[in-house]
Amino acid sequence: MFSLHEEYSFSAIQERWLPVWDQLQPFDSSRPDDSRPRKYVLDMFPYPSGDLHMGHAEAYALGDVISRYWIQKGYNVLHPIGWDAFGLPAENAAIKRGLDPRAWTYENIAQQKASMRRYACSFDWTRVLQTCDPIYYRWNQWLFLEFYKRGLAYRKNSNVNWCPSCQTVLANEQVVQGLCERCDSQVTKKALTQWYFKVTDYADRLLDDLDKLEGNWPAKVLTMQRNWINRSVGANVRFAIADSKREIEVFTTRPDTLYGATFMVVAADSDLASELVVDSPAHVRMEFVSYLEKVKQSNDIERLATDRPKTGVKLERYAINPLNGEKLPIYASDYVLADYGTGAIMGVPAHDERDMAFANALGIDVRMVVQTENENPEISRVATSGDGVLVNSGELNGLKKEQAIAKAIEILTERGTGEAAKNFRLRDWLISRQRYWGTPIPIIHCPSCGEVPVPQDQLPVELPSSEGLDLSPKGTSPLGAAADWVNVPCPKCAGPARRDSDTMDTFVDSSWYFLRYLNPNSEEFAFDVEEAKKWAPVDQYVGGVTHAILHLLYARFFTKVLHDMGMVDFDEPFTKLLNQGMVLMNGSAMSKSRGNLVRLSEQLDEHGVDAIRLTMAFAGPPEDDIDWADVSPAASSKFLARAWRIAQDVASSKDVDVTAGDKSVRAATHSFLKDFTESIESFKFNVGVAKVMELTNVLRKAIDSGVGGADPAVREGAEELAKALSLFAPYTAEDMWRLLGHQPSVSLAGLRQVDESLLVKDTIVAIAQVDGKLRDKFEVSVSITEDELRELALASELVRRAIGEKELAAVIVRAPKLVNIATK
RNA sequence: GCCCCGAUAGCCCAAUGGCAGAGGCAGACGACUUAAAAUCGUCACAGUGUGGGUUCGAGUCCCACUCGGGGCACCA
Repeated sequence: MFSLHEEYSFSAIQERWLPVWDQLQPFDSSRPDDSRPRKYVLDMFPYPSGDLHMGHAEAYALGDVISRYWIQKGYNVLHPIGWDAFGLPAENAAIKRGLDPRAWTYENIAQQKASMRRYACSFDWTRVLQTCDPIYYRWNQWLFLEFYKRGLAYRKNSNVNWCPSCQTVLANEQVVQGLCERCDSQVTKKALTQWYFKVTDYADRLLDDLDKLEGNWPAKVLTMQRNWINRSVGANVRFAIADSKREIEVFTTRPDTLYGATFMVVAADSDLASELVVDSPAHVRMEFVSYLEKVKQSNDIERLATDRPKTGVKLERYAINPLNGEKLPIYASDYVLADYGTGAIMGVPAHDERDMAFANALGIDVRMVVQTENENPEISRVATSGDGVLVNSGELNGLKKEQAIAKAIEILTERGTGEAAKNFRLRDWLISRQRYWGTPIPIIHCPSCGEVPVPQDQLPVELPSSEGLDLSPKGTSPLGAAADWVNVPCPKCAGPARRDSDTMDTFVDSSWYFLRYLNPNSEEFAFDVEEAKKWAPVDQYVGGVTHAILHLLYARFFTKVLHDMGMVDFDEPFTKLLNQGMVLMNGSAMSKSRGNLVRLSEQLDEHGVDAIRLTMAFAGPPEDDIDWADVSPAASSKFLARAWRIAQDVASSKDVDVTAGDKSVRAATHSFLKDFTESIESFKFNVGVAKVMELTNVLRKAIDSGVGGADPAVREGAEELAKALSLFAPYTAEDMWRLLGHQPSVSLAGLRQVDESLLVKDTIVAIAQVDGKLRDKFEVSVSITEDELRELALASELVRRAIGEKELAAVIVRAPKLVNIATK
């Protein structure tokens, strides 16, 4: 038996179109004669840790909706992809299996790339990059040296975060709740000399420029960035120490309360504390040592508990208040952090909750200096922080908080004992890593010349082969053992010298990759400044909220530096940001150990690429998590077949004049185009899919029990249906396009212009309410006057019955839609 | 502890302050079929977490609370 109709088969369709697209390359954005306006849509590039998983499938499905939408709107869309290919996981996996991290990485990339092609992402395959390629990371090195030249890359010794399991240092941003972000080990401190990028130089701009992104980035991300940078404005104040030449400098946001200081606190684990205690009485020294021991033993988890009782040791040393000459006892405590501000504070218990808790715990006096509406803290022993009038404060008396702060700073400045100051929670970015699989730091250490940058003509400093190197973590970089590689003559004096053997944090790679896509293979420059003018900044960035702080902050920092270097003319890299949610299974993140892992490859085999992509888009708002248990790829597949059959049932030729088609079907198509466009532009992809389904239902009905498949309006509807569907289900849409008699590719066909005249209606259903409740409806002309509509409503039997005996209070008329009759 | 987001039908989710339902899943029924599947069609189901308030009119705005999710948390 032969059927005139083909059956819908996702596998046949996939096989049919993949090779055709490979040949057509519809998403090549670099054709020189392309006159379309440009748009840059970027998906966060993946880490090649294995094949693609459900999370990738969601992210790339959603990014593709946006990219394909703008292509359908007539833009030349740059939508590139690459691999964030350096980093610990590859190295760890390689160690575990005794493989070369390089081979392992490139194998995974090949696998992911094949999967992406099958997944039909609209990537521009002419612009692929991999950060582990020397042609890429040589520009990391070039940028490092540019930063170095400008004093933005420097080396210092300090107590750094150390992961004993990964055996490497971590940036502040990689320590989450005292644990290593990567492996959840308890992070410890270690004194090491390390390379830093001077992010703090840009702290103000990184904070202030967030305002520019308001409305275009998720509010949540902006808040997280603001919290992270956390600027506080106040003053540095220097206190002399009695019987000493040394002084204590503190940072305070409330210099106005200086007269209320009744004690000083230095961080117990600071150098200052140890110095001060030297001249303390012997029993204090012993008490301090045991206290310090306890502090050092307590881990970060304990320290982070805010409801912990305050403790401390009175050092029996005294500081002199620079305003009133008062002697203030100095304490050592762990509630003051050694690495924030100056590691010391002035204690003003009357107006600081924490200082009050400390004063209460150790029985210290309280002195009110700001009179507020609240009870006097000297009596209540509860700190007040509101505005008020200064009292007990000499020359500051009578001033309000803000004036007093200004005045206090003025006095301190005059006397040379202080000045206005700012502090940030944000620290400089520690970029050295004691691991193999990363970008070598292009510095040579010479015993006589010191730090010497590797000369430009010797870049890139390529990673040596991992063969023969022990990659297992041992606290120092494996590169140090590569004798042939590490021992080099000094570029300055030609004497024996050694390469810096650390590698860069991989966040360096991802801080500027969006610019490298413009010329991913260039040997001459990091990126072409002219191309950057054309394409950058990124119009739309798509990725997970997991990178809300780290990656986005660093990329913003790099962009500002590049701006100052004159290489780009913008100072924010990502104009708009969309954070997609995660894919869960039965309420929790998928994992093998939890036994709720859903394999992407199995889903694709079972339901096809289009059904999975459609399911991702239809599941809900993109920023929400998708619980795979709640969605139905089988239903998506069923719908795709239904849409596909519409194309098959179109019986008119492709040259037919669609304007001759049925008006109501045409109206449905054009109102669909309008709604669909709005939905996609506001990221309501789930609503967009619903609209596509709605149009499909209309067309089905028109074919089966309406105007029939030969009506030109049905063709028009089916064509727009195929184009719209191509955002979610490119294979099915392409095949529909074929059934409709067109040449590929439907993705370039372009959505039809909305014909507004088709949307104008002659009549509308008006509703009549009594006290806000619906009582009657009637079909009226859209041009009905208020008076006519009021009469109509008041004449309605149903309305009259609802009013009953009640007296009318008001009649609200919103012609032509609504009448509301309010009764008394 | 502070801040933000959410709560609509059995489920996932829609709804410029104006008819609570666009779409889907699951369900019931019908057509087609010898039958079933597939397909096509029809239908039912909630008054919007709780309590107040504003308004002619509140799912939508305001206040308080409950629950869920997220962020921050001794940063001086």
